Amino acid sequence: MVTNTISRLIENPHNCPVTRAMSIIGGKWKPIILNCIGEKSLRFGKLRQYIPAISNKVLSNELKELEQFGLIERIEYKELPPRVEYHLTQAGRSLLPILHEIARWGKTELAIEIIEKAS
Amino acid sequence: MVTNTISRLIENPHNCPVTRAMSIIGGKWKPIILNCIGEKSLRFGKLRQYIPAISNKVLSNELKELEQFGLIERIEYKELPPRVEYHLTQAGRSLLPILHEIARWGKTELAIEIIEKAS
DNA sequence: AATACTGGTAACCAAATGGTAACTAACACA
DNA sequence: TGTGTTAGTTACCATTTGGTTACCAGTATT
Repeated sequence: MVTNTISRLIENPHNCPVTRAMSIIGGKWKPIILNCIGEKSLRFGKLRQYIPAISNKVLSNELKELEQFGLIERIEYKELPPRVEYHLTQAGRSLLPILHEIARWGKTELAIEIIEKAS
Repeated sequence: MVTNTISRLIENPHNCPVTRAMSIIGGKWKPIILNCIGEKSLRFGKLRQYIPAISNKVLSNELKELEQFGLIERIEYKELPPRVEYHLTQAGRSLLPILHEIARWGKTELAIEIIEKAS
């Protein structure tokens, strides 16, 4: 069973949009996965190469959730050995501006320094 | 003791900027807190009002981490009853474009629908 | 003397998340 | 027959995170 990410959802009387967005794309791996896929179409194994620190199980779960949210599409080719490709849906592509901003900030000296100091 | 957020840090051979950024501002509450503070100066109690679902302990920890990262500043006024105010540093304000993108997306029909379906 | 106020802290417990290792299908190739 | 391939699943366990309750200082108010 896939754990329901929306359990992270917070009842907020102000109905905060940031809360809503983070309930969907927050979490340790989702932005990284979405950013890896980007405009491309990626196989499961390729994602594992790009994000070696993620385990089979967790990657599989995260992909399922993203698919349930309609942010990515999973295409299974009936071949042997099996081939499955993931790509962003139109909804998923609407997240690209967020991902670009995050990536931009993550490239700054500031971000690099914060990580260094904290390590 | 404050749990070290950087434990979330992922060793990534590609040295991914999204991973870096999410190690710093990822997590359930940080973007929400940063967004609440925004351009303002907010007291601890006010933050608890804006984010009622967060507990004392967790809010306190998150604020400490954000302060350690140099993203917010904590100013303690020697008054009675005590008054403490938090505001974004210049570094913290560099996150505003990310937060604005997240908030913008969180306001879309799409985000609202995803939350509804998943609830 | 008791209560309220703010901004926390400490001890303890529960739940969510993440990780590991072994295993699977179904065929190709040696 | 044994090995390799991909895309996972399963069971189990460890870590992380979050939540609850009680408590504190130090003054003002009732």
